[in-house]
Amino acid sequence: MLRISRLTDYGTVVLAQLASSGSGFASATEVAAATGLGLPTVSKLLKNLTRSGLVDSARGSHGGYRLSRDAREISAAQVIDALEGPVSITDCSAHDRHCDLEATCSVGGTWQRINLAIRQALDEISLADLLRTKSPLPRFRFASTPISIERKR
Amino acid sequence: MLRISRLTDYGTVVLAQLASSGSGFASATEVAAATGLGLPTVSKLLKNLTRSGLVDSARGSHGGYRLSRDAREISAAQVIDALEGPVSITDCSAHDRHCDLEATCSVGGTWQRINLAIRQALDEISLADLLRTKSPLPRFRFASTPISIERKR
DNA sequence: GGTAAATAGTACTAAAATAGTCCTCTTTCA
DNA sequence: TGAAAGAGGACTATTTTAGTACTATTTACC
Repeated sequence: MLRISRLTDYGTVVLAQLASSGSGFASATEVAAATGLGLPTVSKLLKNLTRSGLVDSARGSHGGYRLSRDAREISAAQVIDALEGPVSITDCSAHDRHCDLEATCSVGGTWQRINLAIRQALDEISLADLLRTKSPLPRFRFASTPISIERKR
Repeated sequence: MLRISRLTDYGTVVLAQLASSGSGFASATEVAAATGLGLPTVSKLLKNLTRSGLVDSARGSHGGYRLSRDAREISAAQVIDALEGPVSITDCSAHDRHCDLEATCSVGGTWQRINLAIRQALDEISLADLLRTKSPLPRFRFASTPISIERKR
């Protein structure tokens, strides 16, 4: 549940690779080799990320891709938005869609708020954070209970 | 992205209905009528919820379903777990599964931590909270912002 | 004891989302 | 002008999700 798609996950791997490969342009082929992902997949991801503005591209023989801004300026939420479209935890909270149950539905509003909260939390996590497995992450907090993201390993 | 399935969403609607219909048993037919959902769907949901222990059932001619415990004791995370299985935001963080990229993957650990944090946050939200659409809800806030919980009803 | 009203369990089908691949076009550099 | 690279789109297979149907079992009540 509450899963991001595999492609989005791969997307973060690709972005992480770009982040760690300096400020020059890296070709899709290079990124694929470095990450172990298939070239067609990497290529597709980079195209989408470019279109979303997270990545800059250069065509031509020495072209390639690089982050459009510092890794600290790219949030997890932005990555997800770029690769999966706008966030919404339930179907009926997406777009302006009205569901048939609106009149009797007692829980929709709350899901929307939960959604917003998760989204905001993901906005606080940068690509740089995703890379730093060891450093402390921002904490989520619900109600009065602080929730810390536990270190693993 | 980060979506719960429509059935899970419906599941909360069904549970909310049970919560608001007192302590007696309500039949699937009654719940379907009250929520506007289809009977086969409601029936399937209630069966799953019973199997997961969130709902108690009674067979026979005056049978039906009711919450197995107070609505405040049922969390959103439990509902999601019951209807969609264990939470994991990425594929590779599910079960003990090892993905091919493990060696080169730089972001997996962090996703797992994010996942855990979201899960814990959802654990703090009760079915009773889901129902309180109009009154101020516990706010899902981030980091340092103060929180107010207002209970109504 | 029979009958009606319920749930339990399982299996199946249809539809939708996802993943992955391939092909052709355009741009740029040497 | 040729090679290397991205851009864009189309297509297919797979998997997940949703919804439905059918049969068996249990219980209350007459």
